[in-house]
Amino acid sequence: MTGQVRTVDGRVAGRRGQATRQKLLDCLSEMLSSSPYRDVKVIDVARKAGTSPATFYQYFPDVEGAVLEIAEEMAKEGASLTDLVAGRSWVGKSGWQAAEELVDGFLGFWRKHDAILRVVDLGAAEGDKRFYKIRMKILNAVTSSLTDSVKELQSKGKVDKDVNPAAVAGSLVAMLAAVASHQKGFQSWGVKQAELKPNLALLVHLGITGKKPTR
Amino acid sequence: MTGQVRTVDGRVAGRRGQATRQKLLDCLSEMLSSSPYRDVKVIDVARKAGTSPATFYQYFPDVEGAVLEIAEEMAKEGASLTDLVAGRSWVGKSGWQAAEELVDGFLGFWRKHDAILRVVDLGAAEGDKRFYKIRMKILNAVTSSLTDSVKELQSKGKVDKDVNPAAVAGSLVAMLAAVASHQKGFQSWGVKQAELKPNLALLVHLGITGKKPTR
DNA sequence: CGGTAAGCTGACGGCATGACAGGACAAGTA
DNA sequence: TACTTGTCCTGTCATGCCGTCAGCTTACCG
Repeated sequence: MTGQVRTVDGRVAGRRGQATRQKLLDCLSEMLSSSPYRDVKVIDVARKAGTSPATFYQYFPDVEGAVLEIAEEMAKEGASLTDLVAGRSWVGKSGWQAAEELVDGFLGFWRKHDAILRVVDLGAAEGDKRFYKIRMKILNAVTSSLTDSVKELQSKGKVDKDVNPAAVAGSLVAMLAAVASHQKGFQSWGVKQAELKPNLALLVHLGITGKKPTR
Repeated sequence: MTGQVRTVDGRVAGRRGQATRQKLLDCLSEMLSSSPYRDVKVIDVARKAGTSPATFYQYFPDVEGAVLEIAEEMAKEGASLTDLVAGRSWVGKSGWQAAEELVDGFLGFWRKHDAILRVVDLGAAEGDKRFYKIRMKILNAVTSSLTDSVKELQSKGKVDKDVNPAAVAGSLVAMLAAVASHQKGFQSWGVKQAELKPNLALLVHLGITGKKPTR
């Protein structure tokens, strides 16, 4: 099932090969953090990894292919984001706590993987289905859980009927992702890191429950 | 003040030159809509404009330089976004209307310029100050107006003291921008275009006033 | 020790880049 | 019309990256 790692020309990669492959991925990942996506060249990645461009092409069809690989790996890790929402109560003080922890966890994840997420975001916005799918996979982890939370509150009559749970959940998650991507931007509006989080949590709580939190 | 248009080597551009320059910008703009940013090549833009790569380099240092030009132009147009917020009342029914119109206007603008905005977003996220400034210029048009609205409500005691107006306004605007960039994404969650807008308006209204709208 | 498959690279044709000098062109002048 | 001037465009070239292949080296196994 977990198909072995293969080279572009179909050979199966052994220990050494996999190590080289991984090193290339690591170096690419590093380059994405330090230079614009548009300027990342195969030859630079290869040089950084102490190998030749030809070796790169043995393991990946092109830069984009390798980026997808990195993104895929990150998406796996992103599955754990579900835990930030699943099975939480949005009533009373625990509701506020849930909002705070969601914001905190989400921003942390986004910051950790900001370089690759930028590229995934771009690819998805440009309409590339592969990137789009990966982005979905990550956001879905949170969005669908949040959607369920809203639906539940709705069924108890605590949230208006005309609210579309998926639309609200999706919008809130998009907000978190966008703010995480541009955290620096807020500094120029005189908003500090520490101030940002509680305000985001407030917006999340308001969006999910329709009410101000009780702290 | 409005420094004349100049070529890379310092000559002033005449009528014909400006026309060629503009044609190159238009073609580049078109290419950005139809192919990934990373794959846009000078030679393709030049071919499309019926000219040669050398001509392109006479007017722009590189692709990025030309993209900045396009973005700058769009930013000017974006100044009018202020009208979507400035001088509006957020109380009662007019509050709901304000939220709806803001969402509508913002999404419209974003969709109209989606291709260039993608690139600006990427550049800003990568830390390029020039792109970052342009993004600020556009978002500031809305954010600062919204910030003022929140401050005003706050001074009247209608919004909690511990809310940071800039943080809330900035986050809501970031949400609008993100949702606009990934409108297609919502379809896979079963959310239709028409449903999205009122739910976004709801979130905006909740965020600004802290209360559910009266429709 | 010899066979086999994995792993790596030098080298090459092809194309984009970016710079330059010089030719084409429009517009004004005599 | 012929000449001049300054703008505008392109042919050409050196450079460097792309993507591929044949062929060499290394590791493993019987």
